[in-house]
Amino acid sequence: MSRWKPDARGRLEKAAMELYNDKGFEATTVAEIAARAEVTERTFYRYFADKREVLFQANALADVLARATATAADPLAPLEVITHALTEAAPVFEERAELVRQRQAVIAANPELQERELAKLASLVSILAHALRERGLDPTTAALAAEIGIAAFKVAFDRWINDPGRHTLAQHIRETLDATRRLTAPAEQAAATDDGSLPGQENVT
Amino acid sequence: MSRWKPDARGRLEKAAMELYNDKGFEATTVAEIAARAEVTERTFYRYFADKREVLFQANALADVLARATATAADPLAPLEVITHALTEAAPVFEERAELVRQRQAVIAANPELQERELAKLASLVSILAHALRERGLDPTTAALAAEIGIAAFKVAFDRWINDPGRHTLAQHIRETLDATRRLTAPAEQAAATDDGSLPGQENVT
DNA sequence: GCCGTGATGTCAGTTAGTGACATCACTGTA
DNA sequence: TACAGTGATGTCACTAACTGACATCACGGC
Repeated sequence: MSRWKPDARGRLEKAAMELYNDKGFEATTVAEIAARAEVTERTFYRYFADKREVLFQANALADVLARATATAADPLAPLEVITHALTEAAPVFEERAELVRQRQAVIAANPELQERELAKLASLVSILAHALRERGLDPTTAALAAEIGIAAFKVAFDRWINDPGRHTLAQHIRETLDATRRLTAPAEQAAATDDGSLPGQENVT
Repeated sequence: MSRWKPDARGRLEKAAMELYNDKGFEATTVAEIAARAEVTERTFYRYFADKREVLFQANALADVLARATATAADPLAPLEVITHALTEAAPVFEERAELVRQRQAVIAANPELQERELAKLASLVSILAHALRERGLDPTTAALAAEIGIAAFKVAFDRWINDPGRHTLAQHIRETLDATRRLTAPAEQAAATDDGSLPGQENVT
């Protein structure tokens, strides 16, 4: 017989998610997670750098963003490239909507986890900026476009998570990027035109 | 005689800064900081929530941003308000340039500190967004403008810190916001207003 | 049938962070 | 002057996150 049950990592992830959901992140100890997964605490730390990292491991997003940025049609304005990349990335979330929402609820309940999430988003900024530089953008423009792209993504994602109308994430991304373009419109337009504001926004914490 | 030397907090800040600079953040223990400041570890934690927080306490920035956003001229496009607010905030850094650079070097050397810094920036986003809502912007536009504002600030700040030419932070902010306008403007305009100040691939269809 | 390897366990430690309670110069007040 | 209350600090004991070093032993190759 094999010495240990297979997929220790999977069991740890599952156990952690359940416990974080159940009693909150702070209140669960690594010892508990390990016990539920039937491994030792030490094994937990072999798979995850720290208690938070369990929630941030499976990150296909970086790859998708990098790839989509690299393969976007060649002569395209930076913001169009971003639009393309983020749109490509949307399915990553939409395919596991329920899981994503659950995970986000856990994160929203804990400042330490929010910090880690911000760090992950910052690393996405780096990746995006790098990919944009590869496309020939100068470093500053690349950095700026990447920051703005992820900023727009944050807003779109937030709207998606809290959207009672259950619109597509892709749709929120499109709308948010349109709003981004409109932000620089002359004062008269910005103030006067009502189609300048996005439909269906009711919530911000 | 008074029971304790005055300004424990100040001594702790100073001790922490020196040690972080000297041996790095990770390698210094709270016990060492406390010892150097001639207080106990417990006292450290009475002043600072955790080992990182020493570096992030004195934050006049939030106030300045909120105030400047609130008092900006009334009928102004969101991005103009942001421009005004960030420009007002610049002196906060410029007045203590050397200290700021030193602090930033410490932060740059440690991921945990970078996380905390991102969290602080995120709280600035909240504050900015709130102030913009107070000005009558709808929540989504406010959130987006705030995100973009802070994103631009990050880039400008980074450029300032690493600027061998020692330009003003205010100047970097202005340039970065101009670049932002160019990035987010409709494609035709982007091409038309391209004065070539940021070289690179700019072909737009 | 032996050998190396990799995933896991065991153990002993360091350090961050917290709660509960003690101390005692200072301040105001009778 | 005496005395009570307060607030900043100290003391102590504890939990839990993380780490390094070394042990174990099924499995797969040779």
